[in-house]
Amino acid sequence: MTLQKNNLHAITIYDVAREAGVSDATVSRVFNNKEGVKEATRAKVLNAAQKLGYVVNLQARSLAGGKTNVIGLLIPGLDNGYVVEIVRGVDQELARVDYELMVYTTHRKGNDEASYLQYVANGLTEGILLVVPLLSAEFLRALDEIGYPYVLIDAVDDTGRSFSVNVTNWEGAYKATEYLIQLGHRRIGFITGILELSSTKARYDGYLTALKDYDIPIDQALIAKGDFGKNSGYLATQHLLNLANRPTAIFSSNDVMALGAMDAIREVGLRIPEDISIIGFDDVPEAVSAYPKLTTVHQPLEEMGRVGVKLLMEQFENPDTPSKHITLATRLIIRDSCQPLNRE
Amino acid sequence: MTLQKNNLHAITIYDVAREAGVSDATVSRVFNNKEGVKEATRAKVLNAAQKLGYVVNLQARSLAGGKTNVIGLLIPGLDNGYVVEIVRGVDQELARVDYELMVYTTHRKGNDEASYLQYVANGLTEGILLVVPLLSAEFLRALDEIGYPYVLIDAVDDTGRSFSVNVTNWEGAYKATEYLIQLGHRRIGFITGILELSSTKARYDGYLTALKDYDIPIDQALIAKGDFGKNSGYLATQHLLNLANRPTAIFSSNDVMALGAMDAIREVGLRIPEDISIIGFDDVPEAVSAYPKLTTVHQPLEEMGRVGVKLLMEQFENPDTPSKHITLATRLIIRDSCQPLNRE
DNA sequence: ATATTATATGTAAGCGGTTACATTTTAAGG
DNA sequence: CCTTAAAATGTAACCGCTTACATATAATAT
Repeated sequence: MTLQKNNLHAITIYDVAREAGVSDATVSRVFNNKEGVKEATRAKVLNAAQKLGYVVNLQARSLAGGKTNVIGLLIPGLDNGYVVEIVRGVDQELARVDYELMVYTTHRKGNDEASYLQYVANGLTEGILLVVPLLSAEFLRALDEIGYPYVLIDAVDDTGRSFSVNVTNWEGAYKATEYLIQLGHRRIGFITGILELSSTKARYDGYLTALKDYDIPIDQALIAKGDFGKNSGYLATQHLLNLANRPTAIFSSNDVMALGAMDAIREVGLRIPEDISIIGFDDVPEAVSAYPKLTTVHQPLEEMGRVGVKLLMEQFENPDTPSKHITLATRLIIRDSCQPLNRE
Repeated sequence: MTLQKNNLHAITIYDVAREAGVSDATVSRVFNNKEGVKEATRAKVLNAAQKLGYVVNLQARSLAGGKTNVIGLLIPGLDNGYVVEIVRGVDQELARVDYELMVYTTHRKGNDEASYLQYVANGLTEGILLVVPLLSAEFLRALDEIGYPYVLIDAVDDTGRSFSVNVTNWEGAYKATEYLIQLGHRRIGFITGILELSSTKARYDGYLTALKDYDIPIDQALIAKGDFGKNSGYLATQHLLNLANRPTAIFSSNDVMALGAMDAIREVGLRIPEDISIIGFDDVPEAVSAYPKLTTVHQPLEEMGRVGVKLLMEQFENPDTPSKHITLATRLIIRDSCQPLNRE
């Protein structure tokens, strides 16, 4: 392992070219697996490169129009187990295709769309994965216009022109609610997520539909607003618990809020699931560390990440691929936080 | 928000220069805040750039020897709440100094050092944050040699030449053990981490010293091996629980294993903390979601990330800064998983 | 053996910046 | 008003690579 002192990238294709006794263009050809290079030459170059410890300079390659093997990932932040899971999947898949990852967090630059553009425009990344729930249509349109490859993860495009991955939110919520109903619950509290998000709406709708399907009247009092944050789950649950006729089960739009809910429940001396059942959505790692282990709707978060990368790669391979929308199935994971209603 | 169709970066400094009626060099000066540009000219350039929507091309800048405002972060993976916390801190600080983040996970390329070097050598990043516990001395030496800025986060350098951040592992472990002792426990089980790591050793040592200081004989049987993974905590605890004379308290070298331990404990029908107390190390977010909430030794993970970035920036500002080692304090966080020994 | 064609390699012009150095402009001094 | 130094701006080379085009070499046909 050697490098030139104080001169990081001393070995360039020129060095390799000299060492191998060929031109720089040939070296470039070899490293880009272009055809039309004699096998013997290729070997010579490879040897020389190996010997010198040559490593391609991505900047230069990128500038010159080559590919960088870097993709961007725009996320709100790492504050969220949810995002982390997706990133993990992205990383896994990236390892397979040998791409590097540039991470941009939106909370940094604020929500100024122009700054997103900067990411794109700076030319390093070949495409971008968007895990940002609320993305302006205008931004996407700009991306479309310039033909820049991107994939929406767990976010909808109204345009229908985008590549995207998401999950069966509606079905998941329906099943969760149904499960509770089948356990005998009829007063089922619901903690919403951020209502602007379509995934949130779908979950809400799934809940409502399940109730209707089972002829359970919808009680607006049982529906509390949340914002996906732990504290909002806590607060919403306090509210629900204070109801004259409090729910016997609560369906939280995500796990994090469910965790907050559990705190609130225990705080008033109620037991889970004996006194009140609770079910979440997402299946973040914390769901298992919680006690009792949280019953929840599993979102294949990692897989969403993996699929996102795959969709991006498809676009790289063939820029004309028609846009594609992939929906992954959610499934109910029964753990310990729900039990049949015990009617006294 | 506009971009040239199919031509991402159509606006270059040349465009701006033309628009502003100056030379490209002047535009460059303006964007690099170099002095010696008349205020009026600067304004003209800025205006033109604004109007055209100019965004600097990092590749080009990097190639030409300018700064990229990108730093690298080498981590084992995101599988670990621990790493995520650090990354969060990194991200926060990066937002302040307006740098971007390139994430490399080691599990991708395997542990081949040459490939790390590739990251470095590709010239994109100005420096690198290393959150990799086991890094070869040779790699660090190579970095030193070329004068490439780096910071070790939670990893020691034997050389003493590196910038690094870590925490008072020994003291934290000592305090945790002492706390248990003061609660009346004398049979305190210990689950080790990966013994090769110095932080692990320090924690182990802190545990042993505390026992000695309080004249508690060390019982090798109470010391179980772990690897920081949840399952190893589970297994180690099963082992501990099967002892003829089982411990009344367990100190786990990290929270994740403590979570596994809790599972094992509950599985045999024991209650926490009534029957057995458990204390962790790290204070990952899951520690609070656990039930009972896990008493643990807090590591200022986020701050480690922030400090790491700061140390890197110091090096950027002054390449001759002598290396600096920062140790952050751990502190005991008392929650609900420990209680005084009840002697029957 | 020579003309023709395919294959392999070299040459040179960028890509979009930065920066040393040259040149022009402006301000200060006599 | 002219000289001289300082400040502002321009010119051009270079960063390391890709690629279109030119050229040399090898292969095939005649």
